[in-house]
Amino acid sequence: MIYVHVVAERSTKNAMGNNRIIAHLDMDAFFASIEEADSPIFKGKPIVVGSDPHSVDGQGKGRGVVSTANYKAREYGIHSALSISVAWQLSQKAKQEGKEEVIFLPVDMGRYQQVSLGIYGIIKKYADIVESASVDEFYFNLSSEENNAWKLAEKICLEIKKNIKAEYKITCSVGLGPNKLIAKIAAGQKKPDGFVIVRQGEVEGFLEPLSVRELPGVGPKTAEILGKNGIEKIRDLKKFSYEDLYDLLGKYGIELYYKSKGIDDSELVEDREVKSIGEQITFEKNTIDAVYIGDVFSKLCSDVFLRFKESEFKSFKTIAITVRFSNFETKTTAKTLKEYINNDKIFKLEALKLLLPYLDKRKNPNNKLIRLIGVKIEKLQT
DNA sequence: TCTGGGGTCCTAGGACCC
DNA sequence: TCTGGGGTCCTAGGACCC
Repeated sequence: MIYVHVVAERSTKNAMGNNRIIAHLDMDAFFASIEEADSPIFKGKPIVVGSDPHSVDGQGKGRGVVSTANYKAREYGIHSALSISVAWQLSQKAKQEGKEEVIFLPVDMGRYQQVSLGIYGIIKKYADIVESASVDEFYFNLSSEENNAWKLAEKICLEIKKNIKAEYKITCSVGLGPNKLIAKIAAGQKKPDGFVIVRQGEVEGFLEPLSVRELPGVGPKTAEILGKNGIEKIRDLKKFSYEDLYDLLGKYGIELYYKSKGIDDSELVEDREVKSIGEQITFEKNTIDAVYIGDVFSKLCSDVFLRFKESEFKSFKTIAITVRFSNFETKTTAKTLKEYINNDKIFKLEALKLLLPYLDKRKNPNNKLIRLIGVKIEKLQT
């Protein structure tokens, strides 16, 4: 309860002022839109960017998921995170019904990052502070002392939208609000090519009818806990005191208490520091072949070490590996070394020592098949 | 019907130190 | 004979995001 008291003080402060205008820009079906714009023959067709659906046997049994489906493909019931084999089946079904077959494309992250950088450049011409929240999301500051600050901000957003469309032939959705939380939720309300403005006085009315799932950070698990307590809409959430929410969800409940009222003092972060570098891979077929797993693992380590070498970091101290079994049970083992290292031989040796127990009876007594392996480094030092 | 790959942040328990 | 309490580091697991 002492903790709750301390946090409660924050709510009355609202130190960052009442005149902030924050924008959130979210690209529409980003990966798929870029592919469509880059290849005119794809125009107007259903497109899915993600894993290869045909691998293994050419029967659409490929492993993995959909990264992005364009709006045409969404009409088939295909969406992000859907398993690629199900997406493939939906495409086949549509084809039998006389509809167009889906075009499946691999993820070309280098290209998307290139476009992302270009969009950042466009926004930077209009805003002093720009935060790249991900490859397809940006926050930027449009606060000003002008009397018509909101009108000005609106005009800038429309111009940015226009410039992005002119330069890359793709659309985005923008939200304008008094803080990051409201800007982000607003941006998601009228996709694609949307623009939603929520001024200070409109915040609570805007939030109330929305599902709690719209709040960033509320995933399936949290939504279920809330649902069991009769909380479906943000309106319902607002009825609970922060003591209630703390009891229900711990520290995160306190965060939710403020979010439900549209309170968010968080600052834009221009340069987020990297905390880890890692890679993982799912095998096309589950395996317990130690030689094969060792080869793939060695390659993963090399790739991670290469990225480390190309990074701003000079050394690291913690190595962590991941093993996921065929039943999706996932184990991690980490080791923090006595000293920082920057040597690939030591790295590989230490990583291998963490993996080895899973390949024999020590940590895998029943020789369970392995689905995925991964390796990452943490405690990075510049 | 299965469930990628890149991450961040939080929690809880244990070790260890003063 | 009865074992406090604060602080930090480490590990494993889990929720969440794009």
